[in-house]
Amino acid sequence: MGRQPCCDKVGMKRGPWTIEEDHKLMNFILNNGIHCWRTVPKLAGLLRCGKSCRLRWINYLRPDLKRGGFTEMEEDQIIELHSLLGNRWSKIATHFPGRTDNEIKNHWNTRIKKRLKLLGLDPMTKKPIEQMEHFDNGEKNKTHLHPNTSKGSEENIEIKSLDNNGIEDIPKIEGKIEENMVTWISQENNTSASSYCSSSFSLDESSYPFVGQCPYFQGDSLQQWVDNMDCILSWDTFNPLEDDFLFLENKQQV
DNA sequence: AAACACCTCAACCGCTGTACC
DNA sequence: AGGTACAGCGGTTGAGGTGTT
Repeated sequence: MGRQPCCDKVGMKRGPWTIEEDHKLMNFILNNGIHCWRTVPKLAGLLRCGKSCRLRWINYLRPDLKRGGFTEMEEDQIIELHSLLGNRWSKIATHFPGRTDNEIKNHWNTRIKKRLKLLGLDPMTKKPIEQMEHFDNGEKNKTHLHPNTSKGSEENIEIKSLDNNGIEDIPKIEGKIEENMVTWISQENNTSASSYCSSSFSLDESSYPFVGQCPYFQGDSLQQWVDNMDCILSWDTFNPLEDDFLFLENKQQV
């Protein structure tokens, strides 16, 4: 009945990935694409579970990943999207091609939260902290503001989908919520807050199941990726990958 | 130089919705 | 139809790095 188990965890390696493992995984995916994560470790010769391979690929090895810190503009976008979407990091990540949900989540938890606190804003509600304390003293129930959780935000706020704005799943917040944040961001960047919600965002560019169909491998992008990876990985041990790049370049020419 | 505190982020865990048998 | 695996997600952890005393 049902499917075969993803992996028996017995004998599976855990913890940080070695360069050799990265090489094996990248080598395999570049040559074969991703069809089924369960079979990837076995076929790639890795003692990892498919889940671990998927995570490593998505968060670290994927060729279209953008490296380096977040710009202030990106941070502002994250803040605003978070005010609309809550902790739905994967949804937020779709607005940042080349960034992972994990990366955005980490950045939020380590940097942006602090930045907001320094500005006297509650990271979850974006309301001034003094005002939040006021709510805590008994006026909580008079407002639709709430301690924001990934689920709570949708339970407690009256929301509905935007009409024909080009983006699915961004809820329209009814009422005053986020007013302060929108004002603050607009002032800081001299931009209209709604511009972040325009249809100019590219969606769903983060997943390309088959490398051959990946637009990031076209033109200069492959070289950019190689340059990026150069800074991170020890390419002395990666000589066999040169064959893969030739393979990809040949594939583009076909 | 050593000890401690704090920070960052890669990786894991557990849950959920969906697909498969 | 129901049980199970898979893929994906968000929350959390902890090792390693950096700053401070």
